[in-house]
Amino acid sequence: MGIAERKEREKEYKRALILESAEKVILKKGLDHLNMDEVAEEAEVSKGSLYLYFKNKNDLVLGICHKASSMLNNDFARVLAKDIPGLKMVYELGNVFMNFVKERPEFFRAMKFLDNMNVTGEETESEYLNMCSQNRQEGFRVMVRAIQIGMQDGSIKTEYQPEELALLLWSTSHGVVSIAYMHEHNESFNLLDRIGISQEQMFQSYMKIIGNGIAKTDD
Amino acid sequence: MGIAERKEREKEYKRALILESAEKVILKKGLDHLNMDEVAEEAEVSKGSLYLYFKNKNDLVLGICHKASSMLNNDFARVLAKDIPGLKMVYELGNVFMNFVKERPEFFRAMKFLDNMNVTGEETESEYLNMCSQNRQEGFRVMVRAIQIGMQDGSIKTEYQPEELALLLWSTSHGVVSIAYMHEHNESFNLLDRIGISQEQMFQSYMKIIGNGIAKTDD
DNA sequence: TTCAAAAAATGACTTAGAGTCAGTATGGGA
DNA sequence: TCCCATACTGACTCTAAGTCATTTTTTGAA
Repeated sequence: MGIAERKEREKEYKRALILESAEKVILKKGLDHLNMDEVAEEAEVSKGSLYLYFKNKNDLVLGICHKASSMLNNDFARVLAKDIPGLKMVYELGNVFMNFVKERPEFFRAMKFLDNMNVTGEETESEYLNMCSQNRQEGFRVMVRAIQIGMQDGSIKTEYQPEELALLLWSTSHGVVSIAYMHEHNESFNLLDRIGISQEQMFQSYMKIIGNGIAKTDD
Repeated sequence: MGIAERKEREKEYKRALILESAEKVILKKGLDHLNMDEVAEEAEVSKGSLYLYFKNKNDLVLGICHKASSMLNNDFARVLAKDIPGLKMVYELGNVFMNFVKERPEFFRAMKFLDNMNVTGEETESEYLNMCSQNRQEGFRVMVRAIQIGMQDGSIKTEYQPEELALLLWSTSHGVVSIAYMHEHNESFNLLDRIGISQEQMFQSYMKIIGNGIAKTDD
């Protein structure tokens, strides 16, 4: 009785198709101008059908956010698989994050959407919301893992808890790449230009200061 | 011929009144559920009138954002006026920022609105947008100033450019307080709970690591 | 005080876009 | 071939932003 499974597969396939269409619309018009009618048209599907596959627009965007965080996590995983010192891994994770923001700004934006939405009290219930949280969790664990590796191989100080340190790197790097994103995509943000520091310089100094803060010094 | 000036004053007064009404609605319903009809009702003014004082809803929210950043800048200025070492000022600026987010979350949210909006290419033209940028700039200058003071009084390392350091503190602290905000106001964000680190602990470690990074060591 | 022109204010209307649902089409099983 | 369940449709409703022809108020000159 493979029918139920086939149906299930087809449903997943169509969901993916709709997500791809949404992606196209987003890349064409930007997340802010995403609208369901256009997604329906792009996916060659009726508007009503969208709502068979996604609870609402939020849910659809969370679908994109999930894709985005999965991509980022993939990149992260690749760093973790390398045979390099933990400290080096931390650097590379930072680079990967920064590149992600530069190469796939609309996906980063979708991830920010997750951060900004769902202020306590809304009806939540979204499959994708959980998957997104899951992915965030997973990305964070990678950071923790890299730090643990660094502590074991002696490249990172052991005076902090790995989770504590990971949390700081996580949150501060978020801040830094957000600024970089704004610098590129928000006309009204011109701080970097005014003080004459480039995005790259900013990121370099960040990495350097982080390095100073967490690297084990030979004593 | 004081009529023009009187009109101008009245106009400003009414604008302020509308902003206060918007504020009330926001505090009652949250920024996401702000709507123009309700603001009009609260301000005892017709909907059409709102658009005589604000170009559009965005502009109104930017008005709130401007108020928010002005309040924050005020708090900042008070720190700068103290007779304490620059390093201490930097700490206190951090505390002030964190408190602001905790005490006035909806205002912080309005400030984030500025960060997230206006992705390049929109019709910009808003008085308030410029004023908000201005305020951001000003807040940043306070940070630079505190660092310069610290460099002069010997409490902060002189190996970085003040602007460079200010930029890092600015961006990383943004990241950290954003996480704190999410922890409080975004149900789907449960990272802190999972790893068992409180907002306060996170902020303490952040301050500590910053301190280690920038404090001048007696050598 | 009167009145016409200018300025300010109004709220019914238009528009955009999310979300719904009664009705239609399709495909599997008897 | 027919029936039922499931998938799909698009015209419709609803909400909220934004507009504008009309009305009200204010101003200043006669």
